[in-house]
Amino acid sequence: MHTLIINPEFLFQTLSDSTRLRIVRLLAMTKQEVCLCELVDSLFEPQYKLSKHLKILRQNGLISIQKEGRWVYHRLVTEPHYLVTLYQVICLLPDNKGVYQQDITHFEKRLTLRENGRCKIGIQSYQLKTKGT
Amino acid sequence: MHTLIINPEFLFQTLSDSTRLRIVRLLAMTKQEVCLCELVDSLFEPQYKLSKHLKILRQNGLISIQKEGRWVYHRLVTEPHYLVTLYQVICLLPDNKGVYQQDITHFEKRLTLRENGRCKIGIQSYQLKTKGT
DNA sequence: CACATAGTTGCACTACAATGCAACCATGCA
DNA sequence: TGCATGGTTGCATTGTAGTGCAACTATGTG
Repeated sequence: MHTLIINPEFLFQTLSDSTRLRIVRLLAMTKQEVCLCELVDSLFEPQYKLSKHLKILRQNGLISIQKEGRWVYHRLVTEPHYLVTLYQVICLLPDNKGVYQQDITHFEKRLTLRENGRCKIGIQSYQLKTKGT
Repeated sequence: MHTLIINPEFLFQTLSDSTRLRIVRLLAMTKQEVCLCELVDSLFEPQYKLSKHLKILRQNGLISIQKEGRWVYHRLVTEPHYLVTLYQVICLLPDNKGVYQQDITHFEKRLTLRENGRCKIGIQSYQLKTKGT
């Protein structure tokens, strides 16, 4: 599952979901890669929900993955290059309710739990493993 | 109905429809304003359909209108400025089936029918006034 | 091998958005 | 004032996408 051909019909459709936009903005702002459990602890959304959205982002060529043991790291795809411009636009979008900033704050706190830059633990908010907020 | 506050949740939702993307791309590429009848003759989609999509684009702050007699001219909104960057990205998107280029070709031909830069005629493909392709 | 843990997925349900039709409004002109 | 014309909109229908649950796979460890 490498870089896919971007279909313009699907590019904006992919970004039209608020949860996926939160994921993309988080990755764009922090220039980080993220595993699912870190994402759950940052966005406070149930694991299966984020997993499905990550799959859609991957299928539409916006993120690529790298498996490391039980962990799967997700990062933004930067080719074609107009995607980078698009990420810049996303970072400029108004953060009406401060949700994007909250996500970043949670994520940065969660990043301190890594060892040698790798995630070694699972979901910390255990009620989110299968249940929603 | 002036410049509206862009809601990031709705911005990409607005662009996630292929017809609306064709409209925005046409306006972005040609840097023109367009009335509904010209749009019908360029995209070959029924009048009511394009009218509804234009309304959605307007309600979500992507286009503004100017009424002149029976004609209503639509143009892209350029504030906030990241919208301009977004239009540039849209112009870079692959034109998989040549649809965008076709729209432009039809539109430029249609533009030659203007008098003093203003549209003076209605829909030329009359089967499109109410019926689809 | 048994078990814990990180992540995935099929199914049912629900909500919303695009479409088509037909009726409508708005403007200009004889 | 009546009619043609440019454009709008309410309603019913349909398709699809997000969600939640529960069962599942995959990897690592005692």
